[in-house]
Order: sequence, then structure tokens, then C-alpha cells
Amino acid sequence: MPTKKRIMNAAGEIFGQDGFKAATIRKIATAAQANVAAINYHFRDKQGLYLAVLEDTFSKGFQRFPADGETDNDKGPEQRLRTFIHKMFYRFLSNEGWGGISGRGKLIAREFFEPTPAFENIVETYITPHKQMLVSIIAELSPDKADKDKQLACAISIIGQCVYYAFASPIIKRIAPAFMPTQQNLDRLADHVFLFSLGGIQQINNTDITTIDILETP
Amino acid sequence: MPTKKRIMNAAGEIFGQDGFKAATIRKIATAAQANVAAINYHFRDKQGLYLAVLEDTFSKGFQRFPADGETDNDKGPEQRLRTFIHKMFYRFLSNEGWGGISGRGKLIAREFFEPTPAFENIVETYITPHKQMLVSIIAELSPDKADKDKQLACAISIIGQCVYYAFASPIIKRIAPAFMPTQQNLDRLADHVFLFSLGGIQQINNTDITTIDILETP
DNA sequence: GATAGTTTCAAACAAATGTTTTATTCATTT
DNA sequence: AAATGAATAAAACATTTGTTTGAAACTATC
Repeated sequence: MPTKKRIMNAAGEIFGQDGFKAATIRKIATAAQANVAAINYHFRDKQGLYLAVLEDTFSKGFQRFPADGETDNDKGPEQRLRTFIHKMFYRFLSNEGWGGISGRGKLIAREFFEPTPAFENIVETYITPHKQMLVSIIAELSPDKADKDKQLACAISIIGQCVYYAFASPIIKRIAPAFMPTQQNLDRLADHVFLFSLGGIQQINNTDITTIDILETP
Repeated sequence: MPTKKRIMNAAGEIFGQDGFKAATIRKIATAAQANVAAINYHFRDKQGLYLAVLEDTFSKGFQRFPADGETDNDKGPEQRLRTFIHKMFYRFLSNEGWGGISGRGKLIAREFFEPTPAFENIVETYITPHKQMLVSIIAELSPDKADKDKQLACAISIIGQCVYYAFASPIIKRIAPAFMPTQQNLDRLADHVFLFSLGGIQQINNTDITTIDILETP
């Protein structure tokens, strides 16, 4: 395997584990069995390496598990929602997701919660269209297709569950070990999120938000 | 304000913004208008400071917004679930939460996704009982109170939504700015999560998981 | 008011870390 | 085989950073 690829693989894991700042190029170089100078040679500097890994990660992930369910356009919205969620789980967590590099999931999680400048591009290229597709699936499940607000809120609720199941594994391990997102669990967890969300969408659609009486300040 | 307190306040924000490693004691000292040596004097070392801030953060947060809804034990489970979610939002996001220190939210988020050794204690003391309370509320909403698995899964779905809404604000800002967790939005967002989750719980309870046909591998 | 203990401060130290430099090796082309 | 350019390696450099030191300032007690 060429040095450049070895470095990117090692960097994916170590950036994911340690974060951008805490990861050292020496640690990456050692893991990649390469020289530190090779990193600067191939990627200009540390940030260049990080950027390359991030772009590669998203590119590979959406390549292997594309968001668009063109293959199941004939299916109903329920099935499409289910596929959408399953793909999200697999993209995040399967051995094949994100190029099969285990540590890269955490890399993504970090960007979700404290994006680096490199993330702007990613949001535009991958995440916004992805979200858009989810919203349109939800719209098909809704009687009032024009109520974009409800659809957006539901989309965030769904993505939130996926992200939490996928990335909060340290805490899930402690409070509910049976629900760790292991390879064997992916389908089960995805189906739970699917069902839960289906019910959630229906409930949101069936409730007029103004009917909720104001809660006393907690 | 005494030096020790000034340091802890500054540390909360800067650890939250930059993470443990990237945060420097010099930056903290400057922000606190204190000497770097004062940090080591009061907290032994950098990690001691971090640990003190973390413990103080959770302690203050659960003190101001206690998880146990003892006051509304007479209310039904729906209302208790609603209060639970609202308190979670307020604990995470309100100006009064986490001692009113803005940056501390991110500190918590980081621990959720990559816990430091200091977090073990926090999980036992605060998070496990908190989760337990949520599970028991969900159980009251379920016909089969013995099905702990379904209840746990729903609890994670609920916590996941809250955590995502609370901490993924950078990405929410980009894909759905109207749903940013601002002070004015807290009640609205909490109510959405409440309704969505209520529907989710019912759907999970009404569905026999084995009836779902196996999905083709995505 | 002197004294003992606590707190603050400026400076120094040692280790680490990103980057650069320079030389050497390797592969490709002429 | 020679030459050219790309790739790799070891060492050095300049900062940054956590920590320590020793003196000064402050506070409370006798």
C-alpha cells in the first residue's frame, strides 16, 4: 500500500480517536510506518492532512451507501424511510462505511458538534441534499405536505436518534449495553429508530401544536 | 470574585470550546485574569482543574433542574414525560443551566461522545439514575411494563433527540436555522420532542417487532 | 505590630510538537 | 547506463505548553 494511503488510513483513526489538536503527526507517522516529513510532503501540513481525510471519508461513505433511494422509488414512503435510516446506520457504523476505517466515525461526530472550517464544504455537498431527501420522504407521510416546519423538526428528531445511537456508544455502553451499535445490532437498532420515528411523525401530524397548554417553567 | 472561582468559570468556557487537550492553561489564566501558577496551586494540575469543572457543572445542573419530578408525581405519565424533556432542555441550554456558564454545554457533549476517566463518576452519580427515571416513565406509558428492552430503546431515542438538539447546533444552524436551540425556542423544541416521542413510544408498543420483514441489505 | 500561613506573580525549565532542511533512495525516461 | 524528478529518511529548528521554583504580597492570629 502506498505511503500516502497508509498515512490517510492511520490519520483517520488517530484524528478520530484523539481529535485534531491532540493527534500528533508523529503518532500518525508511526502508525502509518512512515516518516513525519512524508506527511508534510504529501499533504502540505497537518491541517491539509485532516482536510484530505475528512473529504475522503464523506466521499467514500456516500459512495458506498448513497442517500438517494432511486432504486426504491417505486416503494411507499414507509419503506423509503426505513431504507434511509438503515443506510444512515450502515454508513455510520458498518465495517464498510466510511471506507471501512473504524475510527472515522468519531471524526464525523466531532465535526457535527464542533465543525472545523473544512466542514462547510461537506455540509453543502453531502449533508444538505441528504437532509432534503429525508424531508421529502417525511412530506409524503404527512397529510399537510406544505407544513415544512413540522417536517424539518421530524427530520432533526430522526437524524438526532441516528447520530446518538451511532456516536454516543461510550455512554450507551454504560447505561444500556445491549443497545451498543455493534455490527450484529445495526439492523435491530435501525428498525427501532424507524418504528419510533414513524409513530413520531404521525403524532406530530395529528396534533395541533397550539392545543398544548403552556407548561409551567420547569 | 475569588481567583479560584474565576479560574473555574473561564476553564468551563475554554475547555468547552477547545476540548481538554487544545485548551491551554495560559489561555484559561488570561481569561480568568490570573496567573498560570495559580491554576496549579489551586487544582494541582490541568487535569485536576478539568475534573473540578466537570463535577461542578453536573452538580449545579442537576441542582437547578433536578431530574426527579417529585412535584408532579400526581400527574399522569404524559405530563411527567413532558416535564422530563423540558427539564433536560433547560438543563442543557438555558442560561441558568450548568451554572449559567455558556460554554459548559459543549463540555458535556464532548464527554458524551468521548468520555474522559473523570466521566465514570458522573455516569454513576447523575446519568444512570436519570435514565432510570425516564425508563420508569416510559413503562407507565406501556401496556407491557415488563418489556424493559423496548423501554430502554425508547429512552435512548428520547435522550438522543435532546442531545442532538442541544449540542449539534452548528449543523442545525446550517440545515434548519429556525430550529436552533435559542432561549426563545427551548419550550417549542422540547414540546416537539415530547410529542414526537409520545407517538414513538406508542408505535413501538403497538408493533410486534417480529412482524417486520427482513430488509434487504442496504 | 510581628509572625506564620496562604495566595499571587514573574521567570525559568523540560518536554512535546509542527515544520523545514538537507541528504539519500527509488522509479522512470532518455 | 545516465539523468531527472519524485519519494523517503534523519536531524535540526522554532514554538508552544504543562509544570515548577522562589520571591513577593496578602491575610489572619497572637
